[in-house]
Amino acid sequence: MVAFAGMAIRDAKKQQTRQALMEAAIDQVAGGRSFASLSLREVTRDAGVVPASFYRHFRDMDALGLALVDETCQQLRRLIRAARSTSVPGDTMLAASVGTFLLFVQTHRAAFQFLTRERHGGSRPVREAIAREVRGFVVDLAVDFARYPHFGKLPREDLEMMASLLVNTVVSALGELLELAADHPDVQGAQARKLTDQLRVIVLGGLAWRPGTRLPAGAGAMPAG
Amino acid sequence: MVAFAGMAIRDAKKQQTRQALMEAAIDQVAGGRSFASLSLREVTRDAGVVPASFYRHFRDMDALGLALVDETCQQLRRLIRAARSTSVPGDTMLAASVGTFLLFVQTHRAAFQFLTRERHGGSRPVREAIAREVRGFVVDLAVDFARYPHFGKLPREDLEMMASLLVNTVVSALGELLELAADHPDVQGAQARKLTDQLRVIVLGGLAWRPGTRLPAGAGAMPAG
DNA sequence: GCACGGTGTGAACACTTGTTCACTCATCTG
DNA sequence: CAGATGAGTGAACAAGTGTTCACACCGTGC
Repeated sequence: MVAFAGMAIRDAKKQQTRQALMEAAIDQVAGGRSFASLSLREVTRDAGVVPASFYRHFRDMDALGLALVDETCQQLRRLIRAARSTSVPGDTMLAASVGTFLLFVQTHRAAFQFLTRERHGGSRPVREAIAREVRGFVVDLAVDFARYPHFGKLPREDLEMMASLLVNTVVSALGELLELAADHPDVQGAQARKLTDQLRVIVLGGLAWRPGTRLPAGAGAMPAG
Repeated sequence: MVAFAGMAIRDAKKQQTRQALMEAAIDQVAGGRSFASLSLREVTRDAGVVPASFYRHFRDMDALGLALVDETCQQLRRLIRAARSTSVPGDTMLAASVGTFLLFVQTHRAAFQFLTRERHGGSRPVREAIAREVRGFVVDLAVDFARYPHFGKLPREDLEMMASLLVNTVVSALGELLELAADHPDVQGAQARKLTDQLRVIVLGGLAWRPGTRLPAGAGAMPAG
């Protein structure tokens, strides 16, 4: 039980069926089902395993859900971390970031479909876990903001408010994108351009922002709430 | 069956249990359950009715879900329509709109919890119905935008892109707000201020926007995607 | 090489589920 | 008032559910 090189084959096989269970669940969710409506038996059936085996890996379905959040968010964090290290200001960088992000989404479609679905639709623990991840992205992004000329002078509170605005915009666009058929590159291109423009508007607004800013009186305004 | 004044008591009682079924479902969803995981029997039990009675009102649970979307969106549309008629540009109006909207949310908490949960978490028809409603709000808002000085000169495409940005921001804030305990006015106040500032940033960005705008080279930029 | 430990098995359990049916009885129609 | 109408009832059904159990098997550690 303590040995280092030991438990090789045994453990590998265990992780294999564990992965099969997680994939079975995530595929169902990506296929339109909500995680809460999945039955334990259904998941084991798709994973090619008998129901009783499930308990060797997870206490119950909630535990499976949390494991899925962990795994999918881990993938996402890897991308974000890579992107943060190569951050250079400018418009071309923004457009490029949107491009690589949307490409990443396409190659991890099921994972994002799961996160999008369960972000508000899931059980309380799952929702909290995802919210914690999103909050982490916001804080990190605010720190990155602080490194740039204008934004460096703003209080952390304002930076987080703008980072949250930006992250929420990306997440919203993500939700819309995932509803579209996977193989309509033209519609997806339009979505990408729309998201890029929205981020441009946010950054433009951020550049005009000072602590305590109020809108000009007559200029333009927002009619409905 | 054709009579006009007829079917008074009969029909009233029917609508009454129909309403009981809808409320039972929406209360469960507001209480944390996802609609897809609700069982027909569970709903009828909470409504104080025998399972077989369900079929007098809805073909199946999906039909109930769609009816709930219809009803909740109808409430929301009433508020929006009222707000649109009293639209006056300016910063105080924006802050006031946020205030009345958040108050409205508190008095219709369960309905918004249902919409937020099922927007991405629900079945395909439900998701499509909600998406259609949101799309409608975006288009209306874009039309309202067009009435103001600077925005009137922008192409419809740009206006809808900004309206979508604004609506998504409100929806995101709504999602965060609903996760908070219902009786923490201080935290809710902070959320309201944050949302107001985010909308200000968007409007500021919109005022600086011209068709085909790109970000200035060195100024400030967005690091992560 | 052998006994232990743990993953996967198949059967069994008590329960809940969606749907159907003949029925009652208050309400509407003529 | 008498008969038709249809909302709500209670029982029944097959099917699916989560969970438990003794057991078979094979990789692991001595």
